[in-house]
Amino acid sequence: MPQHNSGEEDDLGASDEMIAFKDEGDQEEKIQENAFTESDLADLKSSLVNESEINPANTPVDHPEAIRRAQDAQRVYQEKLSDHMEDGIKHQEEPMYKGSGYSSNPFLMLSDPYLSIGSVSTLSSKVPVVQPSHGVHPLTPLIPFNNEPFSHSSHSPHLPADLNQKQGAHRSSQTPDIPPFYSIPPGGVGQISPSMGCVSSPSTKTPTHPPPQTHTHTYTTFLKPHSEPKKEKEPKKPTIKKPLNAFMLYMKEMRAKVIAECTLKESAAINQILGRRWHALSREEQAKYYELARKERQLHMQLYPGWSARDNYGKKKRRTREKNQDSSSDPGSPKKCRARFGLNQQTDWCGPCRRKKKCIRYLQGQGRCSSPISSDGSAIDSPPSPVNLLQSIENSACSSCTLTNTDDSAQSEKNFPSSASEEAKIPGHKSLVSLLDLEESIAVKAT
DNA sequence: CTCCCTTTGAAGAGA
DNA sequence: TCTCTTCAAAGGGAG
Repeated sequence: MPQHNSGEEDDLGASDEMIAFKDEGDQEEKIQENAFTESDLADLKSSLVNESEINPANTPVDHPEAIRRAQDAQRVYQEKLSDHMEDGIKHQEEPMYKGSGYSSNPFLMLSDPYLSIGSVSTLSSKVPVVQPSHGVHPLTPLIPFNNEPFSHSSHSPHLPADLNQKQGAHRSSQTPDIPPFYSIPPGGVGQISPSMGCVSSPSTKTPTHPPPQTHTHTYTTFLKPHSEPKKEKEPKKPTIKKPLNAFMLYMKEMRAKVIAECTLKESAAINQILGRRWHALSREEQAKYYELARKERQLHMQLYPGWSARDNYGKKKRRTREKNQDSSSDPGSPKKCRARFGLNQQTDWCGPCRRKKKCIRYLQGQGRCSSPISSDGSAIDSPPSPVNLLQSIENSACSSCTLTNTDDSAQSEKNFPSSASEEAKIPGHKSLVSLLDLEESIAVKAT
């Protein structure tokens, strides 16, 4: 199924960060064709997320099958979840979504992705709980390859003791029964799926994504780091990660495929592609991930009742934030050109902002830049990042990746010059200067 | 070694 | 209620 303008709608609520596909050239056409408004799309997405949550009985007429499957999956999930809470072992012996639409879902979950231990932990738990920072989310392992049950579940570790503490009494009652599917090698198998055999090219070049492994192998591999040196360090409290949203789940599933198809390695570029593909997904397909994400959140809530996303604030980009705060101490001042001028005045944006890069004007100048830079912004332009180049490469060199965005660039040019420039296809993609020039010329034209 | 980049979506904070 | 910010994954690139 072709694109539903599912892409444009979210742009509404989208953040200040303009995205490439927003402006996809034929979006207007698509909108007309599908008679969708942005609000419709927003509603749609909202409904995708909520339909089973809020009103399971309210089945959209246009995707009854998808919803039915989702509901089935949810039902199964609920059953499984109960099982998990009662028996941390049993759940692993059955495919999570058997009989549901997710049975083919390539996700493979063997570990608790929510637990992140910066370095090998010295937690007192007897059971080693090494949490790979890039583990697979808890739901995915419930969908083992070939429906093959994991036979090692009974040996799976439980959650770390301090985690239990964190969760408090409420959680402690559940913790002992938490599904022990929390062990997987970093970078895990989760990204490789049997169903990804759909990848046309056998592509052997995905070194970071080893072929599917048995639970045993995986588990062993995963434990290995435990016996390694770093354990003497001060105990780091495990970080409970945020549950993955729909798009993140989609990325996890599709990343390897994109890498194989496009021979790209840079995640930033890959993510751009994935973003486009995400928008190109049909409602059913997206619904699948929204449903999964919803379950992720549910499970996460069950596992960590007291957890808040706020808990992780400051653990990642703290330095960046501090830096930004230093440079723009005035809390009231806009931090970005886009925030200050808005999308309607993109010509006033600084170059980096127009390239969706970090604003170099208001971050540094505390929003007091008296006069906007020249319309082309060239004076302060920074060279395009490699990611932009890769994007160009992707557009020009990867046929499979251009499937969903061949028309994007045209639209970008129409509706969002800066994006258009990013979408520009650079045949040789050799010269940064050329790229920059091209981008600038396009931007100027558009303005 | 650490941060950046890039994507979408969820959640929290603040106005 | 709305807007803005942060974080979730990923891994090459840059400093």
